[in-house]
Amino acid sequence: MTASQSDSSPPAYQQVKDHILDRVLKGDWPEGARVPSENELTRTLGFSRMTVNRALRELTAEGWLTRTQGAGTFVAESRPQSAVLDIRNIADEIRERGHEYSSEIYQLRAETAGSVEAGLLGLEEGTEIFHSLIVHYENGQPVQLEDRFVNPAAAPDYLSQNFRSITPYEYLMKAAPLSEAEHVIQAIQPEPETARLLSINPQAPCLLLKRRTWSGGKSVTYARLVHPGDRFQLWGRFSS
Amino acid sequence: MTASQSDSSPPAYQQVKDHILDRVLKGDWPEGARVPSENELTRTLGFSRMTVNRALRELTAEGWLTRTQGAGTFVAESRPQSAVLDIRNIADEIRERGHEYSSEIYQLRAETAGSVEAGLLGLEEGTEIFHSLIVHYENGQPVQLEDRFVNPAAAPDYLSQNFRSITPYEYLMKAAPLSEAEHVIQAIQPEPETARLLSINPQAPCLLLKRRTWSGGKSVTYARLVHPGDRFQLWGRFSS
DNA sequence: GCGGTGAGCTTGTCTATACAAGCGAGTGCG
DNA sequence: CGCACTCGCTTGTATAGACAAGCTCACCGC
Repeated sequence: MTASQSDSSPPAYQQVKDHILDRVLKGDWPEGARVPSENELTRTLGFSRMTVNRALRELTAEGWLTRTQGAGTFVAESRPQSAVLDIRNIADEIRERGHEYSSEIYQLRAETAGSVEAGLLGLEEGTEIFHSLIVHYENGQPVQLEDRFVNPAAAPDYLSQNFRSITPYEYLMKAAPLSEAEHVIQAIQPEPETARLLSINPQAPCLLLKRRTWSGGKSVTYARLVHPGDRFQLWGRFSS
Repeated sequence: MTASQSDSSPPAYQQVKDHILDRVLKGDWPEGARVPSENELTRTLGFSRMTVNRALRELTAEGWLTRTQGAGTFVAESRPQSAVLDIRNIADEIRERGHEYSSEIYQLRAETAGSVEAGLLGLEEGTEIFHSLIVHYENGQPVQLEDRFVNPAAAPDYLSQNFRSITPYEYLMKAAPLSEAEHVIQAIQPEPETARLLSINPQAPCLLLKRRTWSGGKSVTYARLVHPGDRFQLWGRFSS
């Protein structure tokens, strides 16, 4: 049981963490499943119990596991919670939850900017602007309507992307790395058309997230993201 | 060096954490100041080095300290607070807009914690917990219902505050400086009682902001903030 | 059948010891 | 003077052993 690590492998507790987290993310151990006990992991992995304990303790602090003295260690219940208020990719989030992601593209074209969109993106009215309308699905259920305007100067190839394999978010982050962002969050009653696209009751409250982003002082995109209130929540945590 | 803790005092590593954090919060050790070394604390406090190490490691993870191998442990420089959805005082916001702020206190008392509140604050079910219910008005119109639970250990004088002249937010920030916060944002249809207190139609969508905060690893408060959808929006901007 | 009880598991903590790795000051050599 | 090296301090990690505290379940007595 002597593991004198003079090599350059990551520390033992980190290896244990990686090992456990791997299984959790892969879904080998579903939510609520029991994680092997410390003694079992000690035997299996060949590290001391204190090392295993540290790994499990840290994973618990990070929200992946729950532990109760006397009973055991378990995979934490799904954080239905979604995006921190930092900007993330909805496709990644859905896949991270182990769910199936899909999308439907309703519109993807160039338009002439109206005064509202032009103002929001800091462009002249009447200039060309890209516009996309996409619905994102989690396990076949719509979770987000993404109505997005893009500044052609910042992302000239926007229209020629294949948004079945890459989300607008992914492409834009690559084309124009984020340097600044603005969010406005509201609760709204959806427009009839929006309600239809999200397959929800027009009475149902929705979360509207309006987001503008800039890259190096140049405006990139303005997006209206509408989420069904009962199927979505925003989540954020930070330390100061 | 035998410290067999059969009493009910908090665990040794927690005592060490409290001791250090106390000095940091009190300002005995200003930002950047050197914290005594593990060996020194081991001698001073009478706990083993591993216990001291755990305390320092956790305080570092929580952002209070910085450590560099070979050099020492130092009080962390205070980081500017995350601009995204940063926590602000609704009274200040309203006054900044040049509007008149007022509030109505519907409840302010000690209760025994139910399982939900206890769980959210990390307390035992059945322990005492403070509960306040306040409606905030902008120019006489309700803009926020604040339903708040407070950990008495973090803010023992909560109930004796005069919340006509100081908001719960202001008092809590003074009593237990913010070190961590969690937000969950949802769109909901208000409960009838909520709708009544906010003078809105029960059909109207509302923005629900659930916020939990911690100070030095100790939970401080859990608040449910309900805003009428048509009279309120959250706003955040940040650079990266 | 039912209730209490204890054995055996679990996690939670603490200690003493050990070695590795990194920083910095001082020393000595060229 | 300048450079390299070493020594003493720091943090970082790992281990074995110990005990405390809490949950579960099988067993026993009624």
